[in-house]
Amino acid sequence: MMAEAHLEQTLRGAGERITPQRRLIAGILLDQGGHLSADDIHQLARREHPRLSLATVYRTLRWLKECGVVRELRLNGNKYRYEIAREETHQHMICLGCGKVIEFTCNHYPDIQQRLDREHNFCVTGVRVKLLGYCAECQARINKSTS
Amino acid sequence: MMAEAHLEQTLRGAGERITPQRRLIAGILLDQGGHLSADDIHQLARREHPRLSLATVYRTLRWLKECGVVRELRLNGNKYRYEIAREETHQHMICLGCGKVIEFTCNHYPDIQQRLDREHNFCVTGVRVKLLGYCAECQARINKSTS
DNA sequence: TTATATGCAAACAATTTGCATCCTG
DNA sequence: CAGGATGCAAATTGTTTGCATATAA
Repeated sequence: MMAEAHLEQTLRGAGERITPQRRLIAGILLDQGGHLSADDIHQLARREHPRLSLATVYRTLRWLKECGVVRELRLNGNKYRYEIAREETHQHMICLGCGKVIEFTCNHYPDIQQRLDREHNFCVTGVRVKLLGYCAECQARINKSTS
Repeated sequence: MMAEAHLEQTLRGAGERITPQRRLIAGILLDQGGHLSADDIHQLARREHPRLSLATVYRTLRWLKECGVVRELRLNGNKYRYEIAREETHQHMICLGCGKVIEFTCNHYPDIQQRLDREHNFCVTGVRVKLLGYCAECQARINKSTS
């Protein structure tokens, strides 16, 4: 849980420049939590800073990614989604019925990582697991409509 | 291992129409094996059928996907990649240095699937695991250049 | 003061669509 | 023959870039 002020400190310490736009975008990611698209962020940010451009949102997201603060994901559909980079242990399930994203944790990676290193000499730095399927509500809905 | 003729039979049996274009595209996926982009397929197919349009490639890929014959993946970069849908147990490692894709198998999914069903009532129908990291050659190259 | 970030508009890349024509079943 | 598939060009979508201006350090 990295607070807003703390994050700013860290970035500043690394010699990065802080602008109101950057602060705003990072703030949105920090308190909205997961899985926002660039456009979502743009909408939200405009409420506070109406002239903020989408280009700046993209540039800021790239910068945050390069600083290791956010992670860029493709969950479903065509667009990138962004989330604050916590540990690598949480992963995503995506409902094919309604698009809902549920997070879960996966503990098998130390094993797999070792095995891959041994077998292919591949050094794993990141893990992305995506499970596709149907959430409880969509299962119910589907069963109802086909019965 | 689904042979070309067998695949055609199956699709035909399901009431799908077979055209030379569809046959050609499916054939390319079957014998080239994994991870082609729409554009790759278009290039290859044009050798045999120069007037084939990219739009038809996309339409055919969508159709094959809906028939469950191909799987659409995002490995790295910006474009979809397509592969014949085999069992769900093989997954991808992607080298961040050179973009190489290595396949591996992952046996943990029955467990995880059960757990998710129990905990969230989520019914898993597909699994996508992507490991990011560095292959043996890239590790060597990086070590050399930074020493 | 100086390098860097921003806003705007235009450029790009990947994919999709409209429509007239062609072809499979 | 009729409905669905194709080719072509134009449209859309998501993201990036060039450039003049504004701003953080």
